[in-house]
Amino acid sequence: MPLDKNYDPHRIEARWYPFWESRGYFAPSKPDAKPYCIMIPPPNVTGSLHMGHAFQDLIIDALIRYHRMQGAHTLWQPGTDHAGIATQMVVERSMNAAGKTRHDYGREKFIDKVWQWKAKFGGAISQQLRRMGASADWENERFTMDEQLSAAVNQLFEQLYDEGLIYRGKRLVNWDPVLLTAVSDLEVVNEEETGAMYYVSYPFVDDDGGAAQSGITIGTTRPETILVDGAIAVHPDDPRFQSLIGKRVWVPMTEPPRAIEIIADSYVQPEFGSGCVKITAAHDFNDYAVYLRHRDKNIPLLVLLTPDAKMNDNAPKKYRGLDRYVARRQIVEDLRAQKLLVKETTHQYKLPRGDRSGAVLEPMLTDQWYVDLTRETLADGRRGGKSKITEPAIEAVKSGRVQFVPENWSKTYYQWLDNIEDWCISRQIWWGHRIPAWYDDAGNIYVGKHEQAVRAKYSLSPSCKLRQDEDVLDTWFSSALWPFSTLGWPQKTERLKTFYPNSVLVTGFDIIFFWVARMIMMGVHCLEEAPFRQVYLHGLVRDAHGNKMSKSKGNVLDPIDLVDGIDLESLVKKRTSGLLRAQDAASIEAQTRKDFPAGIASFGADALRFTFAALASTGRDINFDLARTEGYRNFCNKIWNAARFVLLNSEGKDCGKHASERQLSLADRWIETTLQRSIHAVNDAMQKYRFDLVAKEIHEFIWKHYCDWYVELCKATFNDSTSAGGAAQRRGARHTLVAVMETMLRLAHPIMPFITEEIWQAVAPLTDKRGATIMTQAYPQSAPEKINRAAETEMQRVMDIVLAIRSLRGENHISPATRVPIFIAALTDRQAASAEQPLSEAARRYIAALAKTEPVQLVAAHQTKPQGAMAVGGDAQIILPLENLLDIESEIKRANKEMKALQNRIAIIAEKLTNRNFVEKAPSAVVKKEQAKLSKMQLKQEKIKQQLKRLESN
RNA sequence: GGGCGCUUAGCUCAGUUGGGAGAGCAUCGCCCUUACAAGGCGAGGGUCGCAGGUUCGAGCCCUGCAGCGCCCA
Repeated sequence: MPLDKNYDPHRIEARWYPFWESRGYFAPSKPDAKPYCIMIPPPNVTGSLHMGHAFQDLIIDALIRYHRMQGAHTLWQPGTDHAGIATQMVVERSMNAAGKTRHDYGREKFIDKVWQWKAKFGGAISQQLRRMGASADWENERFTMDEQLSAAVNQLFEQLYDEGLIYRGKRLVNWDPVLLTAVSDLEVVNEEETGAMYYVSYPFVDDDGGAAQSGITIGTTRPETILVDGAIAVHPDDPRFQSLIGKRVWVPMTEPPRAIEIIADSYVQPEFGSGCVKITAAHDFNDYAVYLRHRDKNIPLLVLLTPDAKMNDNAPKKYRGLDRYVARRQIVEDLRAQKLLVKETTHQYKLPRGDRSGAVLEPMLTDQWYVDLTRETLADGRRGGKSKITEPAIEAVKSGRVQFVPENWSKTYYQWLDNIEDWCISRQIWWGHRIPAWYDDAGNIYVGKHEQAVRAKYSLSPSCKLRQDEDVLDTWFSSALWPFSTLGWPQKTERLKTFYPNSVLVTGFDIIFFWVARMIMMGVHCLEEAPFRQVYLHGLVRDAHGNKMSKSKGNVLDPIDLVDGIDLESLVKKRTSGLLRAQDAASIEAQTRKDFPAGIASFGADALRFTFAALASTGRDINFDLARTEGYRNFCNKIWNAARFVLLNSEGKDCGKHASERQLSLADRWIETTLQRSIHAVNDAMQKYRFDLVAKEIHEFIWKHYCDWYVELCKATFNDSTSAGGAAQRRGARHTLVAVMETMLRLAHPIMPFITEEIWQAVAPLTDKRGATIMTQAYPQSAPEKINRAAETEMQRVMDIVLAIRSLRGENHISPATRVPIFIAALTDRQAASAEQPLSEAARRYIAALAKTEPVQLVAAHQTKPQGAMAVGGDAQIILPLENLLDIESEIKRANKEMKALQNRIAIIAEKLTNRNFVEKAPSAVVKKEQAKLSKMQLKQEKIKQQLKRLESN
């Protein structure tokens, strides 16, 4: 089957993906072999594929394909996450467009709508993953809200509750006043913003209980919260305020006036602001901690805000009902009027915003459900979450049962777990796993898998009225079960037995805390074994200059656009539509037109995948440069054309079926050796998750060794009609050409599945390989016995000489079309005089072909050489006779330059070798190497010196 | 404040137990040589952030400093 003249990734991709999928190649298929399993980090069901997904899933797919080819029973478990808040928002937004809100539908109907939405649009990301070549087990795709996975969530909730490890409590949470729910720390973005620092004076309570003239000045960025201040804090060691500790001050604006105490707490930074801070325990995490540390002081814990961040009844009448920012302006004015505002400065500070709503979050005191992660023992004497969940999770990594790659990330993991707080798992939204807890009229809590089960479990009378908790669980709660809920847990399924623990988790370092740690906690707790053996943590994809890709920056790339290409107008439209701030559109458009004047070319999935692999080094930022994708698209084209060459020269021709029919040349032995070294390097890098090195090795082998050298050498063999045994050699060359091509396709397949399949289908029939697909062929393993050092050495000489001749040609501006005569001499008389030919017949043939010369003429070292340009390559002196063509002046210049460089290096080595310390202390092998180098360079220097003399005498 | 990381060619990055500084892209020159111009051949380009130290020898190990970045508080 001949290949098309042109490499067209789309045709190839469209052909092979359905072929693989329809034949079921993605499902685990070797039940007797060692299992290998990776869970996809489930993307949001609402989402579409972004660069981060594409990068991550390329790595997973490469690992999966690699292990599948190695014969493992391989499962890539795909699926999606219900993404509570995100999904609810998306669906609600579409309702808003029709002038409705979710409240117009009510909870039940709204949830129906979400399911409808999911059925319609939820598969997008899975389809996009297919475009990238993901070989996931789609037959068993899972969704966190599936019945079985939901049952797993309820099971775990009940189990933890019964163990006393889940409790309900009133504590501070990050509250989103727009979405009206608690949000996870993960969903908080702290961004530096410019605001104001207000310095406010609080008058002392004088001896009569009135307000003194003097006061204490505090700094605050949220003056409206003054109204519910509970204390003023200073640093216990701050000399300025020693005498004030324990005194009382009046809180401005309060009605009726309230006085609070000045307390000492080392949390206060003396040099920050005025050195005095107000403590508003119900609205600030630090302040809340101060409150807890000073329980004996009875600091008031007053709530100021309604859930939507308006002033509540704890505020004086005039402020009630005002939005927090309206109230802030009002209060600042009132303070100024009362001369209590000492000063106002601009101030840079970090504001916590909800990543979904963009709203400034408020720490809010609310009732929530928590997983206990901090108690050694519970009140009733049972073991608490610290000893039952947190510590075992730490131990799983400390003991090495879970290994982080790169290892350094374990520090981040420990650091977080060492300072962990209880996990708030309730959310005040509708879409998600509703908390399986019921209340009776007296407020008693009953937890079970469903109402029926609860009644039975607690022996409740049928007349007892129960209402279920309104909240749903944090999406991460169900995600924490992903490594086993997808396999059927809590049922003891065959799949669970086979694939738990998973082999490796591939994810970004940014969710070590939120996901990795929680999976380990829950896995260790529920199954008494960590959910995976290794965690490979990759960097985050950024733009070419290290900036985070974001819609508002307008630097987002869509992986599908890189695969398919996109014209400029569509790209501009895509980048400027749906912006949070419409005013960004103009600059984004300008930048886009500048960066992509012709839009984005279509590069194909293989080129994109190869780019990601090449970028996957150990760093934490992956700067995605489109120029590299273009380069790797060219690489695909190179492979394509090399395959065409191979087929052109072997299809329908005698490739020497039996070893006896073929004669392997120097080139054949050399490329086979080089291939072995590359196979070894690739396997090694794969084991270490160094996909950049995998890519580099494959790139170098195919382009440099195979295409630039070996294919060219084969041409010499094919074109040579003179040498003895030519037919057998041609059979040997065809055989090797095909065999090496077939092997390198398998080698590259995990990274570039499409092009390797397409070519393999054409090439494999020329070998003894049989099979329907490259996907299930054995991955190349290095065979050290195939390494031929003699061939390596000899080819190295050939290549050195060829390079030297080409360099001479280039510098003397000799047309590539001209065949030049060439003289080669051994560097030393001893070499020349030895029985061994300085260059074998094959070597000379290769040189002549690759350097485009006339037949190589060997000269003894002592013989007079013809006038011409001279170079030293490898261990040979090369003369290119140019006669009247020789530009003597520039040749002298060049020789002098080389002479100088040589002298410098000789000086360095000579100094080393005269250094007694070096000779005595360095390993003898190193010393010998240096000596050899020196003598070689001296020889070279000698030859150049002679050349210079000749040139100058002309 | 605590922790982690980065600084190597114009750009983006490799550099594996310390032993003559590399790749891709970009730049310059020559070439449409029947696999490939999405190509071939050749060339130029770096005091490896700075300062010390260890060592016969440091891009690599140690200390300090500077700049940048991330996480936690």
